[in-house]
Amino acid sequence: MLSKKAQYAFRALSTLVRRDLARRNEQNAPDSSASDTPTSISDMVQIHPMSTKFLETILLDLKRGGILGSKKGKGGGYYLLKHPDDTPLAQVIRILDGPIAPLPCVSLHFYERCHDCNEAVCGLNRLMAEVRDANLAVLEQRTLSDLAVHPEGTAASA
Amino acid sequence: MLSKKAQYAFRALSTLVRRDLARRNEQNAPDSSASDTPTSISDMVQIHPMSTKFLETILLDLKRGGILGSKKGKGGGYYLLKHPDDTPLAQVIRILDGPIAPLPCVSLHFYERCHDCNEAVCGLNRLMAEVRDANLAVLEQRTLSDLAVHPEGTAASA
DNA sequence: CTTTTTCCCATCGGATAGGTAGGAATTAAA
DNA sequence: TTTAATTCCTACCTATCCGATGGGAAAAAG
Repeated sequence: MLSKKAQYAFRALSTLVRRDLARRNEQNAPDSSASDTPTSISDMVQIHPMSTKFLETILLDLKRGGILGSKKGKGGGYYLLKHPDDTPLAQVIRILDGPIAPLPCVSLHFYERCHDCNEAVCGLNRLMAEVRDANLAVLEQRTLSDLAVHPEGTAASA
Repeated sequence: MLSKKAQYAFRALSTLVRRDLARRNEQNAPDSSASDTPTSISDMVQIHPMSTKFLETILLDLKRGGILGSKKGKGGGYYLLKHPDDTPLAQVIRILDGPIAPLPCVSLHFYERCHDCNEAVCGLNRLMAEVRDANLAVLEQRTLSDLAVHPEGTAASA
């Protein structure tokens, strides 16, 4: 199960993504690198109500994780560092919740040796690696852009 | 990540499965319903070293969950209630760790309404349902039998 | 009636999750 | 140059859960 941190992160990110895509659309600059108009925490909280202080720690994590940039002072806030298409959901989850794999010994980014079993012969290992791959097939493919897609009118309609 | 409980459960179950399949083989009764020769906790702990007391609680969970039967007293122990092919890994995980879905609002067996979002329009919902399905594609398909398969000599060789 | 087992209940220490408090540093604008 | 708005940093707090243990009661076999 995703932690509250990860859930709140996705909510806040969805706001940033919507604004980012809208701005790119207005400016006819679909491929520019980073948004230059940051969104403040208080703005995000108004759109998706949650604890301001808690969201603060989450956004800092996302910044340290290389997903967001920030600008201090009046008019400051957070912005996406890359095009929403280029940040897979897996990256967000790893930053806030750690490993995606069901066992440390099959984790790609948080591998830890399994001293209780012989990994080459361990049946559980093999099966959990399958589960990991099934997860990653979705989470590395789907990106922040997919967060903002509305179910009706599937593709770019306007 | 799987809890220790679930990990230990799979270890203990792998012992039961191996014995169960061997017995079925010996007796030429591949389809009989339940094993009648129980395996005691102390036996299991000798094969896969772990805390006896802790394993006790795990096996009780598996019993209450409908996977194991038990026999008290001298010569007693635990045994599989069904053919190993007929218990998917998902069932074991649900008993010990609860939901498989990444969010309560997309869980099949532990559904809880999501009061912070409109489920019909929530982008995260849709994506996490995809993740859930990817998981279940493995975990409902793979069964206890797969725990006992050795990597070399893939199929029934003897 | 003794031994071996499952079964049940209570507890416990440490870690983690979720959230809060207070203030320093930075920036824009009045 | 002051003020207001913001990120940033450190520390803390509380409740819950995880992993594990202890002490027996109940059943079954010999």
